[in-house]
Amino acid sequence: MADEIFKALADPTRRTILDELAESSGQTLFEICTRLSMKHRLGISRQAVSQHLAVLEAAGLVESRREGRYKFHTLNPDPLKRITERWTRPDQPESTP
Amino acid sequence: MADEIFKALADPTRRTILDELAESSGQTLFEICTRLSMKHRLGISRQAVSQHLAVLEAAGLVESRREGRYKFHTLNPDPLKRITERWTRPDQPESTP
DNA sequence: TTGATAGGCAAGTGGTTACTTGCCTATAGT
DNA sequence: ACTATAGGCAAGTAACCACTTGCCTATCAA
Repeated sequence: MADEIFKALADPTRRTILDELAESSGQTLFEICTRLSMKHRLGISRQAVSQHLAVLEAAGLVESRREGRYKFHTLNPDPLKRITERWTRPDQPESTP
Repeated sequence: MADEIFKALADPTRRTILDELAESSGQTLFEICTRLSMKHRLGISRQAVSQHLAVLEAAGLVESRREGRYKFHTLNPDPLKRITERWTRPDQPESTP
C-alpha cells in the first residue's frame, strides 16, 4: 500500500501529472498528454502517459470513470495526507491561523 | 530537491531505516545494520545500508556527525513536512483537538 | 459502412539502481 | 607495534523501470 504510493511519487513525470489533475480535474488521457507536451515541454508518448496513469491509479492516487470512449481522470489526494506522519508525528504541526 | 526526497522514500529499506532512526536517534551504521537484521529480518550487507544512508543524507532526511571512529545518524523530518502539500493544499487538514 | 478518434495490450530496449565483493583508511584497545 | 573495530571507496552484476513501437478494440460522426 504505502510502497505503491511512494513508488508512484518517485517519478517526476507522475508528480507533474498529479499537478495537472490537481489544477484541472477530470481530464482525459489525450488532454493530459497535450498539457505535458505544451505546458511542460515533455516529449513523451501517449502510452507512456497511460502507463504512468496506471501506476498512479494502482496507488490509489488517481481515480477514473469511463463515459463512452472517454476516460476521465481525477486526483485523489487522500492517500497522501497521512503518508509521512510516521516520521513527523511526535512534533505536532504548527496550526495555520 | 523534491526529486531526491521522493526517490529516497521510494525504497522500503530506506523507509525502515527512517523508522529506526525515528525510534532511536543517533545510531551508528553498525547499530542500524544490527536492527535491520535482527528486528526486521533483512539480510543486507553493511555497504548496502551505508549506501542507503548516503541517499537519505543527500535528500536531507538524515544528518550525521562524526565522533572518533563512530558516525552517529539522526533523522531530520523537516523536509517531509510539506512535501505533499502541493496536492493536499485546498482542503485544510482537520485540526487534532 | 467507412473513417476518425480515444484508448488498451504486449514485447523489446536502454538506463537506472540496489546489492555484493574486495580492498583500503582511521580510530581505539592491549 | 599489533589487532580489532567502525567505516569508506570502487567496480561488477542482476533486477527493475520508463519509454518506445506495433498492433488491436471500441465508440462516434459522416
